[in-house]
Amino acid sequence: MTTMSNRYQTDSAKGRPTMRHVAALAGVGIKTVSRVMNDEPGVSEATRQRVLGASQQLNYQLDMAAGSLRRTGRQTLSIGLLLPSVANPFSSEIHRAMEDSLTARGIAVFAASLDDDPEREKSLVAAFLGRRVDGLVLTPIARSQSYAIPEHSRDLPMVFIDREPVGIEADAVVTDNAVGAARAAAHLMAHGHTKLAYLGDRPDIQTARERRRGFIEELGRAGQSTAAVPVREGLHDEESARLAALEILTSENPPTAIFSSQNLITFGVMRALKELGASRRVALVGFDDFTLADMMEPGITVIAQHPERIGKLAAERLLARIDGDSSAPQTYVVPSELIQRGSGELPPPAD
Amino acid sequence: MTTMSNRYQTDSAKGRPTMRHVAALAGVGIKTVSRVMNDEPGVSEATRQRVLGASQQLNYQLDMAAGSLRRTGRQTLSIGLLLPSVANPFSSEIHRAMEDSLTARGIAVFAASLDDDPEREKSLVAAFLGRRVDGLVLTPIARSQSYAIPEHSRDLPMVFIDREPVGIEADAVVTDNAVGAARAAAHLMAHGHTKLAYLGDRPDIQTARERRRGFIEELGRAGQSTAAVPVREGLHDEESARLAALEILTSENPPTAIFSSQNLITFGVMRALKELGASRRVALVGFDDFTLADMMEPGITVIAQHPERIGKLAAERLLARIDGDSSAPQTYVVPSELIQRGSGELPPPAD
DNA sequence: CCCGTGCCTGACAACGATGTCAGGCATCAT
DNA sequence: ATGATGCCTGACATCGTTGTCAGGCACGGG
Repeated sequence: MTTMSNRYQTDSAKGRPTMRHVAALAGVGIKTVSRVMNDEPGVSEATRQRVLGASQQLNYQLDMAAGSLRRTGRQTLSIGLLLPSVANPFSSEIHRAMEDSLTARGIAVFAASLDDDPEREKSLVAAFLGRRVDGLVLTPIARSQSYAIPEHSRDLPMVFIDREPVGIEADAVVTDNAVGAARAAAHLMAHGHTKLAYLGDRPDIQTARERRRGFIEELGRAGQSTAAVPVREGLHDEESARLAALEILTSENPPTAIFSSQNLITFGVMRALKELGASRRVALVGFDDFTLADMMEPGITVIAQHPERIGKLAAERLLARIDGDSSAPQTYVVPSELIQRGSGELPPPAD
Repeated sequence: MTTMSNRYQTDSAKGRPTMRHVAALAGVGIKTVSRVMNDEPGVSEATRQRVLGASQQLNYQLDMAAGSLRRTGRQTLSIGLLLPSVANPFSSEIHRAMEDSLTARGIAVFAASLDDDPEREKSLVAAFLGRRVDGLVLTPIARSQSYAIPEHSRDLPMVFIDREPVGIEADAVVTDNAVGAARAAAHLMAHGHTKLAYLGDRPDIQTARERRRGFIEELGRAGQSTAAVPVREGLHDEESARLAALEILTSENPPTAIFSSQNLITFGVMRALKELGASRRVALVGFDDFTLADMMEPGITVIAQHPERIGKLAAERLLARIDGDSSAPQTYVVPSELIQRGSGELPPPAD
């Protein structure tokens, strides 16, 4: 049994033990317990062992919240991550990559889904601020992020991912959307296509606009009349994309190649092609890679983004800011990659 | 301009404003600010407006951590969620469903990945406890969860998902693994198969064991000699599953139907079948549904789990415990569902 | 006119920890 | 022996907030 002291009151009722309980059991002062728990120097080995013993006996666990209240620097070792949805594969890979960099530093991650709702963005940011996170990583949805200016200028590190913020100057990590879309256009034209179509997401989404711009501009560079290109936008799910694709493919002068600007749209197009038995006749390049793309018939050629690199880079930037980096905010671009799997290399019909 | 009082020192330096700053600006006591921020009664409308004005002018935000330090009940309105990986689609759908139930109550979610590492399980639990989460939801990996007994008996709500815990009595939400696997076996036999094979994950994983048991027992019930069934276990990724499938399918007396106990294994088997050109000759039922399963040739028949129901139920149980439910811990079973898509309905070769 | 009754309001202690600082005790050089 | 020098150690104030409690004020009944 360890020495017992009555310096502190320690009704060992039921609640969680505090430093006072440990101190009492070990027969030392509370500050000494603090020193031991935080691995601070200046404690004799004998005392250290006594404290460690007592803390284990009581199953004591340091209260980080209380600690960071007083601690200089006042870090909570937690950050907030706002994604379109934690269940979205692209988002969750970013999440994973960030987690790997952050847990190495003992930082925990609050994750939340935005669901394209600007109000949710604001209220979730507020919720995380109330929890005094050390930093924020978010995919901006709201028209402007100026609401966050006060916090950001109070030195709260913020990194935007996937899309650049509006109305605030902060770091951002994005894919080269326009370049990737242009590469898709060039690839299809290199395989002989002249009648291309573009199926895209809602144009109020920055990345969708960029992809469209890149695609159209590349056609222009190649001397195509960009006015004649069938462009269908505002597609936000698989079903609307399927219908749009069916309509275009059964029109009078159907395209011989399709570029779809996003995962779900690609799926919709794939379904339409399958229904029409045209999977091997109409070329397809989709933005975003996906599981089993190589197992389709034919394999689906895609412009792959690199969520793991985006996540890693975002985490690095955030940590740098947390560590005091105060250089000018910057946008980091992660290159996309064309992966050939068959659907994008189909030639136009001989006709 | 609002009344100014010098009751408190308010070097409006740079840091975040506190209640004292708001109180000073509004010319009221700090406790009154607290009352307003927490929507407590007993504040005149005039005072309320003054405080609200001051708090907005300063961009004041309540510090939840400091608050819950003193507040009776001491809730942090945050919980910890430990998943195999946040990037795993099954896990992330559970995550999403839980989030929906929890944010409605203003509860934020710490999410983390375990990567099958028992040590990580323990250290992440500790990390979350140090942040004083109001509850914990986790997929157990370690051989036993008895390390959590002290906390659990201190009334920390805990709900285990996907697998039942060992060495501790706590709520759990799981899929009917054995029943689902049995259903797969029955389905294949109903379609005339007598030579079935089982490809499964590492047997130290509870769900893998259950699925195997259910599958084998069903064969036994049907009068099959269960000893002769090819069983390949310890497959934990796509590649090892592909190799195992190739080996079994090219053996002397190959099975006419395969049951794969998990997502990645199903993918491996699909690849092997494709390589052998046997996709339409060998029947396949996989545990776990996946995106585009219906777009394969043939569509893949699966035993689908319902992650969204698991997540919702787990969140409900956790909230009930947080609200004081102290009934005996219980295991909740969420039924799986057989989804026919073609691969599981292929008949055995006429031979 | 006095006192009880509400309604608002703020001073103060406390939550669990850490920063500061001073004190106790050996050790060591003078 | 004496003072200087370190090494350990703990008392105390403090972080930002909430619970407690007492005080001030207006109002109404006796």
